[in-house]
Amino acid sequence: MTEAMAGRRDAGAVSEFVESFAAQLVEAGMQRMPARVFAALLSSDTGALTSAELGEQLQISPAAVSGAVRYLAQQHMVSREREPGSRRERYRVHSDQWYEAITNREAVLKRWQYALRDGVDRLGAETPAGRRIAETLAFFDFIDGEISQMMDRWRAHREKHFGNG
Amino acid sequence: MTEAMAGRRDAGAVSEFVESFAAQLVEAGMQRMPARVFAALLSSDTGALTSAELGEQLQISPAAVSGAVRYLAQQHMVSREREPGSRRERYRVHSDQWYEAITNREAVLKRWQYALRDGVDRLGAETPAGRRIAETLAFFDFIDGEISQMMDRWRAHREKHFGNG
DNA sequence: CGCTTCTTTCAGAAATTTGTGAAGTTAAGG
DNA sequence: CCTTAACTTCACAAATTTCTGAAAGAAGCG
Repeated sequence: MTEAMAGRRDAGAVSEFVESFAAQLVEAGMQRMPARVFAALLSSDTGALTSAELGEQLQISPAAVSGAVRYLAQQHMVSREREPGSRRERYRVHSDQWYEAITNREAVLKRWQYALRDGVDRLGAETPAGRRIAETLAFFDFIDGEISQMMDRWRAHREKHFGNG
Repeated sequence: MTEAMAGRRDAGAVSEFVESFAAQLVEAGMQRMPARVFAALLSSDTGALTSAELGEQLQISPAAVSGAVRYLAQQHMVSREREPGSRRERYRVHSDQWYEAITNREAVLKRWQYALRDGVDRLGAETPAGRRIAETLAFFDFIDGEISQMMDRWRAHREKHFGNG
């Protein structure tokens, strides 16, 4: 690392990572702006950026930042901070908060389970279709329990390897 | 259950389940037509329908069926069958095949891991951002291993409760 | 209270996605 | 081979989504 680079960040390298990781998130179904904003926060030095910084770095309007951040906050993937006595907001990824959120398909899972249970009732538990749907439901019930155990194991694993970082 | 209903399926009840479950899949990011086709197959008596039957039941064009089925086959959520000596194709959900597919975010996971690894390299493993991204990567590496173990447990659980159905 | 700074909301232009009809392709069966 | 039944591809119209500039809304600070 040259002296000129020390303590400095290569804006080009950051941007390339931001765009390529965001592209993967988009491919997996996330909207474009939330994906870019999230990737930008993830690759920021402090893990937190202001609206203006995000707009500048990603070349998007304040409106776009606002929409993206609202979405991410709803999904519990970032949190909003406000330095006391300032109008300026800061958006932050907590190292641990966001992958809790990613496995927190809980809301999705719950709705699927509800819809499937309803299907079993409608079609009749003793019909072929009813049985097929009941098995699908059993799968999601199973998954539901497993995921929370998995996250417990991850927390232990993480603490061991990364400390309470 | 009245005599008239015995052995018969209430088309209205089926349709209501199809549309409501499909809506949940759409909300979770799946495209509309694949979601409807999939829900229709899931709630069919035999677990398999022809293109014409799907078009009729869902009121969609052959082109729409074709597109939806191509997508579902790529995702390994349905398989195509052809009765020998017929031009007519049949699309089937195998009870076990498709939830294997649903947890098979493997392709997605792999791409995320690749993008994150690249990010650590670009930003530097010893920078704050690099460390944050490395931890995220560690999470996905962990998840990757856990999911296959979870599916092993599911198969055991399933066999116990449903037999080899 | 009013000025200033930041964020949010909103209407609309632009881009993208979706589903169709119609033409094209494949393969069975005479 | 030719016909015909079935599936696929393609261009386009319609619907939806996305992002912006502009206006409106909040909140610190004098």
